[in-house]
Amino acid sequence: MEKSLEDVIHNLMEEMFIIQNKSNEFMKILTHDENLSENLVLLLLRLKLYRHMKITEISEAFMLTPGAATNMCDKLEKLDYVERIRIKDDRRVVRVSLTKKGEERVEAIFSKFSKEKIESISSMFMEINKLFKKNEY
Amino acid sequence: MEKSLEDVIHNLMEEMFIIQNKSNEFMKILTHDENLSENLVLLLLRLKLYRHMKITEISEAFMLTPGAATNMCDKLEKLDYVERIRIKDDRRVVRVSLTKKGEERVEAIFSKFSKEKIESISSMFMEINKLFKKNEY
DNA sequence: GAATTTATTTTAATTACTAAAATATATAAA
DNA sequence: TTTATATATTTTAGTAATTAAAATAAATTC
Repeated sequence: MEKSLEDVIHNLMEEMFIIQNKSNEFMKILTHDENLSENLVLLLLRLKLYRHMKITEISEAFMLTPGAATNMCDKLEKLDYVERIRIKDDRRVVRVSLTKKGEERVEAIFSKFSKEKIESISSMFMEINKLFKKNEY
Repeated sequence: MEKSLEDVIHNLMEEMFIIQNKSNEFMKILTHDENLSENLVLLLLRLKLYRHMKITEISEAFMLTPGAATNMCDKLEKLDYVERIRIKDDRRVVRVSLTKKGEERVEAIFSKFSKEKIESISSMFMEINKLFKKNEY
């Protein structure tokens, strides 16, 4: 039986909002008790993962203007969680990376999960990404 | 071979950010060319799906204070996309719902996707939610 | 070496958000 | 009933996040 356009849109939204709720729930656990905004926590994690990022990369990852990215880094720099290094090959570029204190903060953020929990969430995310790869919008 | 805690955290973040990127990409397509913030678009869609929402429900869905939810509704009301109705059983509660113009706007938002595209994205989202159900954080 | 491009920062203004007080209705207890 | 307490939303005033555009500075091109 053929579904109407109305129905398929309805289905899409239904599934989309379940995902949004689940995603909010996860972010709430991850950033819970952290006195940092969600984006600042995510920036710390990205810096942990990628080792260093340019301001433009940060602004793209968070869909913000470079000015806003500079501002986020200022805040984390004030807390001594990140440092800026002008790269010698091209001194226009800043390389933002975690300090020792920043690394420790990232560890603390994940300490609310057991290793087993992290592994199971991680493999679920992997499955999700397999689906993304198969389906491209 | 046993993976270190460092490694499993690394894996989790890696997969998490791919999901975040994909999600950003989708939201960009969805809200592209719309002169409304991402959250205002998502609120229109939620109202389309649920028919009506209370202010407290909106604030929970978007993880905002009730004051912020009131403000979002004010903006959409000014555009004549939503209306507020005090429910008669309990006049403290407002029921926010789409106007005819709001319904049309939601249709317009989805007109950037073909029916087939919507169906395929929808079934991918369904698969993702099956994974969520199996895995609970 | 002058003009153009690229990367980041700064500035000023706007927008989004929060916390807390105010308003209004509902419920419960005396 | 009155009074107190609880619930739902709105208002207010202040703060935080964000943008657009100008400023700075280094790199590239012509």
